[in-house]
Amino acid sequence: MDLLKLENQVCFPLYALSRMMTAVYQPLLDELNLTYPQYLVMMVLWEHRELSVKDIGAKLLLDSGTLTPLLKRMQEKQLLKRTRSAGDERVVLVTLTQTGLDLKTKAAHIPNAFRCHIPLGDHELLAFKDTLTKLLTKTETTINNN
Amino acid sequence: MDLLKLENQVCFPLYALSRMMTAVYQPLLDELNLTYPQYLVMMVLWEHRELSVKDIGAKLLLDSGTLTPLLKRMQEKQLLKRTRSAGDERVVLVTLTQTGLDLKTKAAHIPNAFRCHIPLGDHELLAFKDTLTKLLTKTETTINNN
DNA sequence: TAAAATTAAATTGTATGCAATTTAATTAAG
DNA sequence: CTTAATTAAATTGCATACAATTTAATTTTA
Repeated sequence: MDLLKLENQVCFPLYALSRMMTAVYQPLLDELNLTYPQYLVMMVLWEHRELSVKDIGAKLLLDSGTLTPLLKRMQEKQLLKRTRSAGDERVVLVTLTQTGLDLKTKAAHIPNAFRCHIPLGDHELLAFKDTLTKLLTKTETTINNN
Repeated sequence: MDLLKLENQVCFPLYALSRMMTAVYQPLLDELNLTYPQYLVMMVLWEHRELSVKDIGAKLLLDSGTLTPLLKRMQEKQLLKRTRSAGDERVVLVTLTQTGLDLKTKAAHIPNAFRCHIPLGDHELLAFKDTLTKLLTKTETTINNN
C-alpha cells in the first residue's frame, strides 16, 4: 500500500473538512460581520468577561502574531476594548464593548442553523466531537512532552 | 446548555486539530522544503502524471486563487512545470520535473515518522479517518445540493 | 455562424496562521 | 541591588485560503 497516496492520508480529510465547516459557517457569520476565528474570540469573551491576549491564545491555540492583528480588527469594529493591565504592563486585557456583548443575541440562532447542515445524527455528532477533543488533548500533551 | 460556549463546539476542535497536525508535519516537511499544502500537491502528482489546475483543485478542494500562486512557488523550486494545454488554451497542465519525481524517495519515510506522533492505535486511527472521510463526502454533497 | 453564456486561470484584496525577531516589562539570581 | 533571564505583545515576513473580479478561450444557442 502506497502511504504517499492522498486516499491513505488521515490529515487531508481533517484539513479539508475543517475548511469546509468554516465555509458552512460563513454565510451565518456574514450577518454578524464576523469571520470564524473572530466568532471563536467572541465566544470565549462571552464566557469570560476579561481575558489577556495570552489567555485567548491558550484557549484557541493561537499566538500573538495571529491574535494581535485579529483583535485590532475587532476593536475597529467596536466589538472589544484592549487595555494594558495596570498590575503588569506587559499584559493586554481584552473585554467586550456593549456592542460586543449585545451581539450574543444575534448569534443565538447560529449553533442550530449550523447544525442543520451537518449530515450526522445527534449521537454520531457527539461521538465525533469527543474523538476530536480527546485526540486534540492527547496530541497537545504528546507535543509538549518533547 | 449554552450552545455558544467553546466547549460545546464541534468545529473548534476540528479547526485546532487540523492546525496542530500541520504543525506536527512541519519539521518533517522542512527537510523537503515543502509546506503541507505543497506536500498534498506533490502527493496527487506522484499519483497522476499530469493534472490541470482544476483537477488538482477538485482533489484538494482548493481554487485557482490558492493554487496559482502555490504552484508558481513550486515551479520556482523546480519541482514542477506548468504548460498551457494544446487542445484547450484555457487549461494549464501541471507535471512534475525529474527533481519533483525524485523527491518521492526522500518523502518515503514521512508517513511512518508522522504516524509515531499520533497517540491512537491502528484501529482507532483507521476508524477516525473513515469518519472524517465520510463526513467530508456527505457534507460536500449536502452543500452542492443547495 | 455571430452573439451570449460558460469555463479555466489569473488577479486583486482581505484575513488568517505561524516562524522569527523585537520591544518593553517583570522576575530571578548572584 | 543590579544584571541576567524570562515573559507578553507586537512586529515582520511569508504562505496559505477564499471572495470577487478579470481575462482569454471555448461552447451554446438563437
